[in-house]
Amino acid sequence: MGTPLAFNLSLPEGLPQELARGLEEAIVFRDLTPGERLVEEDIASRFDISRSPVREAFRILETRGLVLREARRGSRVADLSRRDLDEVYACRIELEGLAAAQAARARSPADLDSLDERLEALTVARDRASPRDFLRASMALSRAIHEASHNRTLIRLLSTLEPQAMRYRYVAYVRAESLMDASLEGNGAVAESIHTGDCEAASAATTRMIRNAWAVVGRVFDESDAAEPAA
Amino acid sequence: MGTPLAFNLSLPEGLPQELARGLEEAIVFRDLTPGERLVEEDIASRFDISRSPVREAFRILETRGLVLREARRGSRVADLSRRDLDEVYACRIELEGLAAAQAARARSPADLDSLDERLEALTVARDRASPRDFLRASMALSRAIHEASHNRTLIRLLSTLEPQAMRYRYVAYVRAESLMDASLEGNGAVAESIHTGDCEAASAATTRMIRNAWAVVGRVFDESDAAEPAA
DNA sequence: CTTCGGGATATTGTATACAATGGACTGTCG
DNA sequence: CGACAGTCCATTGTATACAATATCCCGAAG
Repeated sequence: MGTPLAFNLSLPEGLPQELARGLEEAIVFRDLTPGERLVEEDIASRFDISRSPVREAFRILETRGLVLREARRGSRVADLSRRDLDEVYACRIELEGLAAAQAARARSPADLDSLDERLEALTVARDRASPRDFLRASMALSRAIHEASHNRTLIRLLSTLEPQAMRYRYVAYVRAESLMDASLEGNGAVAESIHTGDCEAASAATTRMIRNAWAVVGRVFDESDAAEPAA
Repeated sequence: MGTPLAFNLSLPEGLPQELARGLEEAIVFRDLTPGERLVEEDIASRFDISRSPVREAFRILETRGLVLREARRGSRVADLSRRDLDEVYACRIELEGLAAAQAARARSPADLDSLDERLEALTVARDRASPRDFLRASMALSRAIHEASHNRTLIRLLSTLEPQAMRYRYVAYVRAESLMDASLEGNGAVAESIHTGDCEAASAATTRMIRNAWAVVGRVFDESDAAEPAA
């Protein structure tokens, strides 16, 4: 019940966004557990703020599939399930594939640099073998690819889909650290295709990477008890 | 500036949702014009409610790509542009295709019935030749397909993408009513594939339909002055 | 022992009050 | 006449107060 959730709340882009980011990390990394109730007043008092920004943060998290809100019944952390996992990955294949293809088409130099940078950071994170850091780096790389597509609508959609996927990836990485190698390799192939400017290759590489991840993450999930029985 | 926006605000599912629905219609059907400022207090007083639910409604519309919110600078109706149109349609091809495929795989009897029903309603709306009614019916049919996929994540993503597409479709239908025939025909083919249970056919039919629509809607848009110069 | 009802309580939904900030206006100075 | 600083105002962001409702607990009746 009592959770750490301590992060300095500077407000470079709005308090609700900042709070949502913090809660998102807490959910992804299981500081907040699936099904756990989220009471506005509790969060508010914990950070010495009012319920207003907390409500907005909850709404943000709802659009990211991390929190469920039922009218007048409160909010709770979304459960993990094999079905949800499959849904998320089916959608990811389509959207990430499109993002890679469009990134390969655009191929803006600045974006390619950013991409290489993040890929390098991902390699470093892999060597540290910390699922947390690796996932953060992986998220950054994904975002770089999304940005490189220059498709704002697609970016918007993916920004509401990726956090949901992160939860399953985290569970998998913790239980099977070797997965990080596969992810690194897959991302390398994707980055290369984007550099080449071959849309179809980029899309195919992405599709393949995610399909592989889907299979492995799904298997690990089934073998784990990550799916907290819904009480 | 002065806009009608009169709808009875019953609350079967929450005031913000109800309000968002109303504002969404106003935006899609151009009662609220692209770029128009949306002032919380104005909307609130117009409906005799406080700013709280209005703020939430704005946030909902932001996630649907209909409203832009800039920190401390207020909200405004999102502009229409050829670029945005292309972004939306590129995403639609992927997600609608997936939805149709998964609907064809599930093929739940109840969903198939619902689908036929909406398709029938769409035919009726076409005969009335009212872009507004046709678009509403088309939206209902699309939603039925989405629901039939039984993929909640996909439904969530599409529910944030479709309203944005509706704006462009409305512009096109008004200027080229014959488009409605094409849409009706395309949807018929999709429905048939879903009935058959052929995933690939359903996906292909959907892709083809949207690709066609993209070309035509885009051309009509370019020929129109729908893209209000951003002041 | 179970089930139904009533009230207390916890929590959300809405309204209002206050703070902070960005933009416009105006008047002055160059 | 134009640039610029200071002030005012419109509007959002946050906090607090109040209303409404779902849930829980308990007691009584069957």
